[in-house]
Amino acid sequence: MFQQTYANAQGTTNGNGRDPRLIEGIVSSLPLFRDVGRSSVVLVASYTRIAHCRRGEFIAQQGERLPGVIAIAYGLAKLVLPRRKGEEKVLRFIGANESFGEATALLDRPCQVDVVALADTMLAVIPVRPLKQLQERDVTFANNLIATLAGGLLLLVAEIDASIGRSSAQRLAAYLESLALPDAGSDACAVQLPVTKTALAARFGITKETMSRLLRELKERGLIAMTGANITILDRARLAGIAREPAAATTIARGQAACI
Amino acid sequence: MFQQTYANAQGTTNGNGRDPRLIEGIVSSLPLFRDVGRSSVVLVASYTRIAHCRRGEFIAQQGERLPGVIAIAYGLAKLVLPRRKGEEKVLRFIGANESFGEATALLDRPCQVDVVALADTMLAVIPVRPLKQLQERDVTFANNLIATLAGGLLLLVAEIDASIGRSSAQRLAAYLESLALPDAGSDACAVQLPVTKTALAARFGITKETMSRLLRELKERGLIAMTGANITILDRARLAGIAREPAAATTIARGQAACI
DNA sequence: CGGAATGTTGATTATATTCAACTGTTGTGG
DNA sequence: CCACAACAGTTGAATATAATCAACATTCCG
Repeated sequence: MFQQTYANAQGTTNGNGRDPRLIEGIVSSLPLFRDVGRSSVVLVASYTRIAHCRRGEFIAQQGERLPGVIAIAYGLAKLVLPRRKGEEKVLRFIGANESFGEATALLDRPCQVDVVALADTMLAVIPVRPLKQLQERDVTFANNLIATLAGGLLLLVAEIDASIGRSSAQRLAAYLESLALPDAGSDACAVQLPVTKTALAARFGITKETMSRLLRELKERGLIAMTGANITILDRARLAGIAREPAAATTIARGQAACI
Repeated sequence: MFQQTYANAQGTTNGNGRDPRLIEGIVSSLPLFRDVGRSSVVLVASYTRIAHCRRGEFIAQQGERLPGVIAIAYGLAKLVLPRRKGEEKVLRFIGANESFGEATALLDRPCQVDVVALADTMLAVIPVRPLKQLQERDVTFANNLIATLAGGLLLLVAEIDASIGRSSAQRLAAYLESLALPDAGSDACAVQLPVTKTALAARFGITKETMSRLLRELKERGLIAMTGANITILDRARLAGIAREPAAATTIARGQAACI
């Protein structure tokens, strides 16, 4: 499955693809290992292997068993639910210092998603066995594991909420608005999409055609400017307005509610 | 939020709503406490309280903090994502010996869903504090907790997969077919819906009108018989066929692929 | 440069919602 | 026990949303 041989042929690691310090660095940077003692990290790292995938390659496929939790050292990948011919729904994008497969690997169940590299990517494959042992021996790690799983649950529920509770126009508006967050001003603000528009469309569960039309409409209404991949947010307030325009009814009636 | 005073007024429990043996029985029946030692159960039970909800009452509301994990001793409830005026998406139905709120309570985050009793229901409210302590002291419990969270993740991903990858007709067909499972025969088989058609519609993310039309079509095509709430599955094979009719394409085309 | 991937646009169609009216069922209080 | 209200379900017509099909433009790379 993974490019272990390919990894071994790389000049960036030593002869057998196992550079302990590199692997320990990758492992210890994961949220799962936050505040976990060095000895635990070293132990787990001693079992993990590095692999490389080039842009477009599959990191994992729906239906197969994962050998363990897979972490990304650098690069970018997408977790997708495949659909018919060319269609897909992106569940998550994951980048450096993120991991996937915790639930699947721990329960030893077939992987539910395809994982595809969107750029040249370096992976660390952390076998389940040492993770399960660590979970029983290291309270901090167990806490991290639980927090990761619980957080994932909340994210997925929010995902379902958004994908049925709001129109695609609303989801897109909310997303664009969130990209502008860094600078608090309500002035024009150039943002750049982290992935292609087609991939983003899949992220929102729509087609690239629909995405194109939605963006054009936002442009025509003066909320954004766009030339090619370059997007500028012109009216952040109105954009945020669209994001919750129709709906609100129950949310308002209920009091302050959350902010997602 | 919970009807503790109401619970205390019930004749079924003792004066202050705390019957230790009853509570221990409820707690120990939960998947979370499977194989957990009696002393742990007793400890946690000593912190938990019983509450009652009548049909239609809210057990929890979106946006509020849950006091802990909530378990159902008897009765039935639905976890719903509220939408505008009357609309809702049911995430799960939960019945006796099931619980909810693990992720929300452990992370101390606002509840994402409304929880509504569909029948008179008895609840056990298990505060977070003792659960967190137990998670650090009892490996079996920690394992159960992790398994519960991980399982919930997989279910939600499957849920998203179904709700975007298949049409509502497919989801309904798959559901009806699953109801017939008990007897393996392909003959006519009477099934009964566990909840109202309206509630089921919300479970599938469609309106009751659409549900009605879909069922009518299945009836007209001779796949089921239906008079009121009484449904009989007439052609299970064809029903299963509808459930996966269009799709499959990429799954086949994908063959071995992978990244080696 | 040339080809593949990405993005755009229009026309048409599928799917399910919304609105509205109406029927059947159930549970409750007079 | 019946009347009545509340809920559950059905049906049709009009509508909204986004997918699909098809053609073309643009950008990115090797």
